[in-house]
Amino acid sequence: MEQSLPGGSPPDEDLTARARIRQAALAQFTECGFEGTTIRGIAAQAGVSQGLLRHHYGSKQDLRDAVDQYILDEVRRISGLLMDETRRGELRAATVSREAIRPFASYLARSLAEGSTMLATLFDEMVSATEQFMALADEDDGHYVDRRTRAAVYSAMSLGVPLMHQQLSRILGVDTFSAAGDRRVALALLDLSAHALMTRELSDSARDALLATPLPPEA
Amino acid sequence: MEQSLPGGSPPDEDLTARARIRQAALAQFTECGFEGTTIRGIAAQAGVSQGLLRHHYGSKQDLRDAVDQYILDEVRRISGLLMDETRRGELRAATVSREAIRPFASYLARSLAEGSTMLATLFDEMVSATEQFMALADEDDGHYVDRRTRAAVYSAMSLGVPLMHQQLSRILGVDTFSAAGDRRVALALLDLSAHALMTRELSDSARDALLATPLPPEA
DNA sequence: GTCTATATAATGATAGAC
DNA sequence: GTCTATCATTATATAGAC
Repeated sequence: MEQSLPGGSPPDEDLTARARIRQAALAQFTECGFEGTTIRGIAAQAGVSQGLLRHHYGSKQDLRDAVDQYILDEVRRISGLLMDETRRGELRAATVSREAIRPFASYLARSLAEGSTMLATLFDEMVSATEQFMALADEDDGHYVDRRTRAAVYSAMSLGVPLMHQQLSRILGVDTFSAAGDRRVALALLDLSAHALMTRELSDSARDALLATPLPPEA
Repeated sequence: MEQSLPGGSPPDEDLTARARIRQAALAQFTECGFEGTTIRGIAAQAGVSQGLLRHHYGSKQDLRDAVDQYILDEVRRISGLLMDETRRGELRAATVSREAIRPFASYLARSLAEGSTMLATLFDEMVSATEQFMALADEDDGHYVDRRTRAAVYSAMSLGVPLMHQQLSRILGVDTFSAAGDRRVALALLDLSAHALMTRELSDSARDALLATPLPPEA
């Protein structure tokens, strides 16, 4: 059962240098962004020379692409499991898969925010999955926009959680990247999904006010 | 009534050089991030020399601080109006204020994501405002976490929308920073606020499954 | 206040030895 | 596969003239 879920990214020293470089790049890109990361820093964290980094991957951009590709494969594999499990109603297993995806969520979110075209397809899949999920419990009454729009906005919102990791951890008083912190966040997400934030009357009023206000001329 | 809401950031050429530099820095930091922005680029966009930039603001970091301070003042002022209006039930006016805050939302989100301590207080205020709002329609039944946690997570999620501007615009087929795109997003947010995403039965099951799964040992 | 020119440091990229 | 040494570029920061 625990076939191939790579717990936390193994900080093992018994990985190939190539893999260590990738891991280090993943960590640095996640923490500092692409521009903010130096290949010197990556090499240092991986414990290799810059020359070797150059040897295995080409340019800095090539390394970024390689990391993106790695994330693409991993996330697709794990989220595939997660969706299968959710579909079969195996909520327990879905929890495990969620844990497995945790180490990658932050990089994914940051890369998407930076406009990665390579991972853009993952966002599309997130939206489609959300859309399908919404279709289940959707009695289609009183919606203001189409389901796909709602799914896209909700997907974008979801990615705000890892991106605001620092602020969120400060407020909650617990590292939201830790197992315990992530679980608290997961409970909050579940909570927010099950409880409407406002009454239909209020939202209808707000929508009416919104639509009654003319669009400002574009700058 | 239109006292001091600075429509779109005026690209006017009749601003002082100091203000033009600040505007340019705001735009570049928003688009490329702090690390990805060069003072050369800022100076070019502002139409001044690097020397003048140095003269008015000190280092690149000092300039960032100045922009953060500007954003802090502006957002606080505008969101103050917005909250007053919302509290008084003037939903129409709140819509106008939302438009006014639009040019700053993206920088604010990005700066918070990058861990700005100067704007951290704005996140705190967002959380508190959300918390107060939640307290209104909260019958406190069946929540999984405390209200502040929910408010914090929801606030973080909200900031995901401007951060995912690119992906979201691609999916929706409209620039979410434009007046029309932003309105569509606003309607989606309103919609999501008024409709629960899942039934209480399902969320309860998921919560039970979550809590029944032991926390993995921390890496 | 505004500019040009220069100094200094850091970065990505490269070459070549082992 | 792995390293050291170096190049070329670019960035920030500075100095000083107008």
